[in-house]
Amino acid sequence: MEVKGGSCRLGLWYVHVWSDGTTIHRIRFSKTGIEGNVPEQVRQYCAGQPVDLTTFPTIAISSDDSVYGQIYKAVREIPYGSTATYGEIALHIGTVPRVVGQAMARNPTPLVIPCHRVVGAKGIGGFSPDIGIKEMLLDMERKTFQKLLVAKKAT
DNA sequence: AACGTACACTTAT
DNA sequence: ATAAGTGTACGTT
Repeated sequence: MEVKGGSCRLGLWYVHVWSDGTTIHRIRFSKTGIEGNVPEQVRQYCAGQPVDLTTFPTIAISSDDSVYGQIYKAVREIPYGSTATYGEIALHIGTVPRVVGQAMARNPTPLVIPCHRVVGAKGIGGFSPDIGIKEMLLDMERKTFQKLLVAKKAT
């Protein structure tokens, strides 16, 4: 399988996505774009639509049932528009919050594994390369989620 | 109420 | 081998 890269805009940043057409291999954030396309759903998500990227196949999940693998699975259960804390995830699979933080830091495919929805018990937590991305994503999801509710109520 | 520390796991040095 | 990294709960001061 051939892994191809591409990028799309996300606010002030670009999202670089490497995919073989079905499975996402790597996602990272950069201030510069690169040539190439990204999967349709990812582009929609970046455009602010409530797309659920957590069903996307990713190398982060399929590979193993290690602690990191379990953490990534648990994090994928967090619904669009809501959050969980490092401690909650840790408790869920029987480890400590620090390991969860480390797993998030090493997350090969952000967005597909929604690590931005994992926050600290007393604050937002961390995010590389820029905490502003996490804030923006959470803010965007909150707003989009609200719009969904309003639209639903109106029917 | 602020401070220090133990805790658990993986990757990179 | 070992250090260090998106944290948190709990004991001590």
